[in-house]
Amino acid sequence: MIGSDVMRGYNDLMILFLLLHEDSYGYEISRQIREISHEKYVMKETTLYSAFTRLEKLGYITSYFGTETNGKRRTYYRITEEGRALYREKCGEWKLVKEVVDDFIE
Amino acid sequence: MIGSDVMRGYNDLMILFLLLHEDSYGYEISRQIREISHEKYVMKETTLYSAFTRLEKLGYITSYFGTETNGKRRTYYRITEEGRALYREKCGEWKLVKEVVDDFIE
DNA sequence: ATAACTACTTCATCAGACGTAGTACTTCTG
DNA sequence: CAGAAGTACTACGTCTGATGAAGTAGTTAT
Repeated sequence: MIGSDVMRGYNDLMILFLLLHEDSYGYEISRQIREISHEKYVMKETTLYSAFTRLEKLGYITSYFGTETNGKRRTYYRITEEGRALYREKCGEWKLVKEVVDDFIE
Repeated sequence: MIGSDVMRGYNDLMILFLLLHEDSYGYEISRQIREISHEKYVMKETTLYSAFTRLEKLGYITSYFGTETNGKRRTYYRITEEGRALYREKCGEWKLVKEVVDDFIE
């Protein structure tokens, strides 16, 4: 429904948002994004997992292995303080983007 | 002010918007984007000109050389019917994006 | 047992953005 | 009138993040 180029800048924001209140893992985050967006946006698996790698490398999230499982072993992610700061920053940027883009809508 | 990854999906929309009512050229469009966004977003020259090339190749705009000049010869761009349709489509997508992303803002 | 679901990984490719640099012509400024 | 600044565009190589295809591996439903 929504193309990935327009969402490209918000994948990180979405992931960080879903980690704000509890740790989570790929499959679940993927599901939540699909659900919250009412199927309007589905993040590709490869996009999601490569985002995890990137965010972890940059110190915005950390990972650990979970115990319970319904299939292959889950990797849980936890947001760091830097991650929370990044999230807040991205929220501010989003406000700006909305203002700017809206002025190009007829 | 605003990073380019978050604007990536809207460069085409902005350019098409500025061509809706009159033909224009690179330098001028660049200026207008800077102005309308109150300096919050400045599209890089290379981004702009490569967007022109792409949009023209795909039939959304056409180009011709202008006569008046204040420097090097201007290339003017005109939006096509397909371009107008694309613009309307992108506006609709933008509405969706706003709805979706807003649900990930705390 | 086997299909479907959960969960993740690897790898190669691609589009679009960007930095750097250069061309070319006009206008402003001292 | 020379040099700086502004107008206008082009070429080229690089990088990031998204993607497709395919595979691994365990669990649950039929």
